[in-house]
Amino acid sequence: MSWRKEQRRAERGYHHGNLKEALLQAALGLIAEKGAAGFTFADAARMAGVSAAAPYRHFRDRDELLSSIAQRGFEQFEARLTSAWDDGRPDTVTAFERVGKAYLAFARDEPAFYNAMFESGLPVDANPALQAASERAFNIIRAAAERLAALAPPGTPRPPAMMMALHIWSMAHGVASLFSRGDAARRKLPMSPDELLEAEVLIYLRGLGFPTDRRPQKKSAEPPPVPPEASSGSGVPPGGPWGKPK
Amino acid sequence: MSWRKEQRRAERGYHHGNLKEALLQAALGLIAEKGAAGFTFADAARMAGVSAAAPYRHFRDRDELLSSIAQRGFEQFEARLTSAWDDGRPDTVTAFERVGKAYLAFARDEPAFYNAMFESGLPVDANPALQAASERAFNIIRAAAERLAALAPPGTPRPPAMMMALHIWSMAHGVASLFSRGDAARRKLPMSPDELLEAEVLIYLRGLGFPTDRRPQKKSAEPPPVPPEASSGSGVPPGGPWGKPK
DNA sequence: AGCTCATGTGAACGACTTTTACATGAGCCG
DNA sequence: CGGCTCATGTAAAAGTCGTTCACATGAGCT
Repeated sequence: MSWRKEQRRAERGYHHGNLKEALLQAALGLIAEKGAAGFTFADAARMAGVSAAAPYRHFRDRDELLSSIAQRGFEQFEARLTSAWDDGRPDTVTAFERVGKAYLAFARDEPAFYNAMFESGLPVDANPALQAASERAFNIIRAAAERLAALAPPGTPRPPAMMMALHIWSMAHGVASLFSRGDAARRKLPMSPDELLEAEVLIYLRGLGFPTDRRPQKKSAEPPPVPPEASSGSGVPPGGPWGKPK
Repeated sequence: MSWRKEQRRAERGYHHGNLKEALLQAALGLIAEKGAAGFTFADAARMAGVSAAAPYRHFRDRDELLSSIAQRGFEQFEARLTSAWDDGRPDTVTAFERVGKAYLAFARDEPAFYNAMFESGLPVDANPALQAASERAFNIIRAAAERLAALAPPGTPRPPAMMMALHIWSMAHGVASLFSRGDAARRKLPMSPDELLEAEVLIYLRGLGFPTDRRPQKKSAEPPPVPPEASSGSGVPPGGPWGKPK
């Protein structure tokens, strides 16, 4: 039954017209199904209804397709983090945690992108555009950390924002990689990955001396009035950041 | 020049004698070089001086070889964590951090194992033995967290040990994955991965109310004498957990 | 109408995975 | 010691991929 290919071609003519995009979409689907390792250039071509050689008109090789996807992934990632951060509204801590949740949500909702970005084993510094995209995404976390660091309670040494950003990133990435994806999520947890990360971040922030019982701060002037309980020990949410056993 | 194979065979006879082990070693080397994705069954066979079909006498397929390596990796991992934990000597917090360092050290010293264990994309629950080995390794962290939780300062709600273990694991894994390996380590950091993780854990523990200025505790009876500054805010090490900018 | 160049095709090469039928020889049994 | 057997190895073959090359097609410009 090789009339299928003829059929396809009859429908769309000799030239595909939008092969590059079609290949990206096909690859995305395949990676979601079988992982970046299992994804095959030939399969993507087949799925787009073209010969195995056609993709080479649009990508130097399989790796370039993969890294294109990773790049696109970082762009969407950045967009989602940006939107989650929402410039620190309604208050910095709340927004900060929303960023953490967005990280997990992305890993969950876009397994193909996440896979290509973090688990495909392709060298980040191979493609400068890829590296730049990754950099921009991280800068969201960094900017958020910067704002948070500026809020550090007086009396304690101010934590380096870069360090905070790296810490938060590692937490989110660790939770996402270990517990929030595919089969690794099979490990039975006492709480959801989201809750796990939220508690982790809250405890961490408390360790830095931040008040972690979130209450809407005045959105007009954020830095100025640091709540009085900032440097005291009373900022503990009832029941601790891990909440009550439900 | 195909006399090489004949040569090899002349040296060792028709039967290899220890092929399984030789294949595991060869694979380990190849994975270290080119990653689990780039590693090839045929290459391992070649390296062991046997035909491409020979490995199938010892492993059902490529994946089984990979998962054997992962399993062996988890065993060594467990051994190193156990030794680092050293049953909580000289004091729980110190030992706990040593475990974190051991995690990073393993990722650094045994990239092939680490790769097979965490980055090869093979389903953890495929092989029950693999799953068990992974479980045992995690249990070290869990046991350590248990001991640490028991030390929680009075007056604050006691954190669930399981949660702590998962948090620590995710931190260590996040730092290792993002910053402590191969090319991803290319990202220029303000501090070493070890320091990064140490600071992260210290801040986290402080967030839980633990005293984090380590001083040798009496090794005889550990739980009893919680230092007085446990629940106050004065447990901040000079300069904070991130130390002084050197 | 005709040219040109981007885009797609088919065939071919070498490498890899896996299966199959056959070869070898180590260890046991009489 | 002679012979049997079975674990272990080999060669060959089929099927898949990645990748390249010479060639085909037709969209868009002149």
